[in-house]
Amino acid sequence: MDSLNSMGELEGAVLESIWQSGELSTPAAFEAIGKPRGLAYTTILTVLQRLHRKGLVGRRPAGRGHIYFPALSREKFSEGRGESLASTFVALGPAGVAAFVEATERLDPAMVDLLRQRLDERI
Amino acid sequence: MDSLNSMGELEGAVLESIWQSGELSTPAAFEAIGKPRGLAYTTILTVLQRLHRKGLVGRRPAGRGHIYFPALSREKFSEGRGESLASTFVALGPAGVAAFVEATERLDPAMVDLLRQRLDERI
DNA sequence: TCGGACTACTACCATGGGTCGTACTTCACT
DNA sequence: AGTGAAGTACGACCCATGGTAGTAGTCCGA
Repeated sequence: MDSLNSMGELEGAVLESIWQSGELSTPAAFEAIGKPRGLAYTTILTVLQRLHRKGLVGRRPAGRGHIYFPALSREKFSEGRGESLASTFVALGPAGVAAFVEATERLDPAMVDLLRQRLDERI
Repeated sequence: MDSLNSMGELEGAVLESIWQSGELSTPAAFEAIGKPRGLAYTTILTVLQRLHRKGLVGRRPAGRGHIYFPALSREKFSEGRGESLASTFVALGPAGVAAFVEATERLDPAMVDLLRQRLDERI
């Protein structure tokens, strides 16, 4: 399941929205994401379908349409992302690690703390 | 310069080979990478050209062909990778960080040490 | 001079993501 | 019950990227 890496920006936004709401009908997803971005209803529908085909969300019939819901908890998903990130990380050299740490600190200092914490937990 | 992320496996192997050798003619690259993989000479040539178009390697005429050499030090490249990795990393939740640490340790324990080290350097 | 070998440009195919046209279904109103 | 408008889904198109190689041009040795 490498769908965790190969995900576009829009797909990510839709998935995020589904997590936040717990579940989402196609029209609701369109209202939440498509409308603000000026996208067509069908664009959101397709994204929803792709997410479903990738196994990232489930769906059940509701009325004449479907309702989509997470197939993976945000945690499970996050774990998968973390693992695949690790495989890239280990290919980095010393300079890369240094840049990684520096950039992480710049982008989100709290993440550095979190990282330290997890690192300390497994001496 | 987002070419740092969008690079295929073969491109990466060729780039790595160029770094190792300092510089490489097309035939030499073919011998080193194409031949062992059963690829056509032209396949390697194309990869070399794409690397050049992306600005990752330079080239100069030599005889009837070209010789390719790094346009970016391995360190600079690695830094770029580290930075772009960080931007993905900060989007991870706690569960993701935990999985990241765990997977990194499993894949290459030395990288965990290196990471700790860099982290400690910038208290 | 001429043919074979070498080298490069350009093209083809597959995949993935963004975007939507169009066809189908269903409900409300007459 | 008939019909049209609104809602919904499927399938298709386009573009970018990377793997792969066919083919055309060039140069050297016989």
